[in-house]
Amino acid sequence: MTTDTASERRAQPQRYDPLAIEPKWRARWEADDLYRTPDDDPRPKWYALTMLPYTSGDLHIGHWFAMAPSDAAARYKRMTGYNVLFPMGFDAFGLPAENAAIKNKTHPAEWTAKNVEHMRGQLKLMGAMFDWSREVVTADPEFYKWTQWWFLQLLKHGLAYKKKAAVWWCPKDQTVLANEQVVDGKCERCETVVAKRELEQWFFRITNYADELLDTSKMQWPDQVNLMQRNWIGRSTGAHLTFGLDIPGVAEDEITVFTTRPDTVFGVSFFVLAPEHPLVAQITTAEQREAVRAYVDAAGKTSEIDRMSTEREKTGVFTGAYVTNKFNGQKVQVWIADYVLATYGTGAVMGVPGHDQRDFDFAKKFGLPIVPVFQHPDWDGGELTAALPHGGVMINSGPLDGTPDEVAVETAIKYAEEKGYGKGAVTYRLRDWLISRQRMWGAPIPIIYCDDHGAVPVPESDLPVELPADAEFRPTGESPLTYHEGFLNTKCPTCGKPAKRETDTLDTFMCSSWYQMRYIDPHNGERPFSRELAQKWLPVDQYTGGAEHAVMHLLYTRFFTKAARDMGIIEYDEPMVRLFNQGQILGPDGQRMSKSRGNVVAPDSQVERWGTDTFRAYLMFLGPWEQGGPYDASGITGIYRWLSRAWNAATADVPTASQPDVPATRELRRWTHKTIKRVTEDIEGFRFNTLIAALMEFTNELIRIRESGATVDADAWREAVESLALMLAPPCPHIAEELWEQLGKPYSVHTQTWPTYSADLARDDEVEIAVQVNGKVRDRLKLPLDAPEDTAREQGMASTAVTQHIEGKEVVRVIYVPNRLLNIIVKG
RNA sequence: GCCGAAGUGGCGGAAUGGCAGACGCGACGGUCUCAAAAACCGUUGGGCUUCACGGCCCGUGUGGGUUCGACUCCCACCUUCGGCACCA
Repeated sequence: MTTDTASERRAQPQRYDPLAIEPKWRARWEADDLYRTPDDDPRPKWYALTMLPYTSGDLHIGHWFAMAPSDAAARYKRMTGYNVLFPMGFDAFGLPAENAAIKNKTHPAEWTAKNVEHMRGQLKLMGAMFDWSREVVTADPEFYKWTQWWFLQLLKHGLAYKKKAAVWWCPKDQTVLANEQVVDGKCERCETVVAKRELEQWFFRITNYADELLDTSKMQWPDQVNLMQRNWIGRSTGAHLTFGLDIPGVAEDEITVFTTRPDTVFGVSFFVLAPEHPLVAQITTAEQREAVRAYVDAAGKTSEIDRMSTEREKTGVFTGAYVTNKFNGQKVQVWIADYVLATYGTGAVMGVPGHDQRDFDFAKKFGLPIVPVFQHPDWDGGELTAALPHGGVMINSGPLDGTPDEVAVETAIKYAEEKGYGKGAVTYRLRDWLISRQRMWGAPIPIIYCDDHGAVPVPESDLPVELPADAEFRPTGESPLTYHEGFLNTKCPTCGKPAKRETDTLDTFMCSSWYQMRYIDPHNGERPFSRELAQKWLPVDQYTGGAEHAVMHLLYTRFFTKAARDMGIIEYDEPMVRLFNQGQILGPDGQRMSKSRGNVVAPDSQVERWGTDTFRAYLMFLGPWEQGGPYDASGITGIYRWLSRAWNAATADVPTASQPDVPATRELRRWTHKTIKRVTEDIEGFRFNTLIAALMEFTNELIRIRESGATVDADAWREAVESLALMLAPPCPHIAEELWEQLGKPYSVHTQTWPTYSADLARDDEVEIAVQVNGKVRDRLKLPLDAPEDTAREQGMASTAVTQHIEGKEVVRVIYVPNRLLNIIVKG
């Protein structure tokens, strides 16, 4: 834009020219620091947050889809009297940076920094009210120093521990693979068949908080997210029961199972261990050793998703060993089968084919006995074709025979406890959070291994443990930290003797579990954030982001918050009070946008062609925000036309008079107030699509009034166009600012107060109702608002269109819904 | 497979127990133009019927149910999307 063309435009009748006005206002806002959020503002605070983008390299349409409506909502809050914090940053650690490093022979830091630079520029095109002075980059040592600090706090408070856990291992590349790097059971790089391998890894005790995480009463989140988290946590009540083991040379004399059906224990006809169960190797007999080993190997190559499938035919191998069911003294065979997971319960199940479908399928396949232990009312005593559901009374259960289903579980637990065979227990599907990653591009776990002192935490004063700048990536994907001598070798903080650093890094979900806290005090060098600022800003009032994060990220950040509260770092219970999950935007072909599919629509190209405001509004207009869907650029012209019309309506001269047309003025006021009402309610409810539609209708009405030639009251017209500019401010910040200026109002539209409506002015005087006969619309009536039933009935019955259908028939009932319809029910 | 969500004109969608299709795209017809584009105006769910005004029937993934009335509530099913713990 040059000043020449700008002044020419000014002199001529002005057309909507977004490419001229948008950069102008963005530069002005930045120069004025319009979006700097002060910490000492007396207005009530509002912390609005949208999930930070991963530094993939290019800002995606999906980012705009997530952030532009979020920005509109934040702007609206600001206009309703809040001091709004709306920060932005970058999630910068992760696997793609390492892949790029291997491919381009660069350091991931270089790739990441370049992407941050580029994406920040792209984000600025959005014209959002981000306070850039608070930007955080999670791969920056200034930030990850504190991610490491969090690890140390959790360790100090007994919430971090080490244990063995399985990872995908590529035997050729000698490296750990992520789930997504395993394609059809093979390494994506070299196509070698991969298998699980056990490594010592760090965990956080999220299961300590399982019950509290089930409590969603202190937040207002969508039901489906709460439900998904509830199912993910998967609290099951039942019992731990012990089975006797008597095998020469094996130290253990029992194995414990978890079961939700201790009442079926007399129906146990076999016993199954997960192939990974630690006792498998010890109890297997010599004859079965080869078969068991082969099965364990095969199970190590199968993904958990496949193993959990109830459709897959059951497989398993007899170990040759037996356990004793203490309840009836019976000895049953011990099998291993991959439908039993080592990560759930105790990794062992009692096989009750009469009452569990998976056990039933297993017993059928391997010819194991099926003994029902409930006389279910629907069961005739014949051979079963499926496991029996709950119901009936206990049979074949010795001392417990005759116990009804309703009290069977508690009775069985009581009996087990009395006899010392087991006790009531609760188990969760949720597992402790594995945070070790055998990767370079993450925050190093601040631990030093000393021969004398074991795993010693790095002293807080030595943080950050920085990643080496000269890391060299091998094409295998092996972490360079494992062979970087300078990084590896250090001294034990306790004794000063030579020691080795932990080479694993922290899961990137750790960064995103606390980043919202860092925004409130991003430059603090002493602490992750100050207590005073935490008091002022936290928790987040409104969080928005993709539904794909409904469980993991959102559960992890809730855990962090609760742990931080218990460690005395913060004083609230939930990280985000309100949550809204927007849907995912897809390519025009309905597939996920990706370079390999060639269906990527770049937001920059849309902005260059139509301007930021048009693109923002189009994304909002596409449909319900929570749904997402394919992006089809062809409809965007409609938004551009609308903004042009809005521009024309707001800038045009309209016939006004001191003796205005009263009905036309009334109509204009009604439209203005009705629209404010609709738009206010829509933005409060994140219904951006209908918000835009309401503004379109309002714009069309303004143009209709102008072209009708009616002379309207000058104040009413001014109120209408000023309201239009104010309501455009959240979705379309640039055109709103320009129109506001052209209307002669003081800078800036974004610091104005949101318009309010009068319910009286918004109300319709007259409504049209449907008149139905037996539910079919036969006529329509114009009635005064809230007309009494008598009026409606009288006029409805008088209509010839109606009498045609009720003539000669008996009116049995009349239903009147004021302002909606009159339904006449006739018979005969 | 399990958990969560969604299916409405040619397309995106609106209406969450009360007139299905708001708003927009596209298409068709028109105005302007030498022409085209842009802009503007009109029509636009399907079928039958009427010279016309109009009228009638069908229609919200499929099948059943509740109700005076169902896109909306209930049951079963189908399809698509998100998540399933090392992609972020």
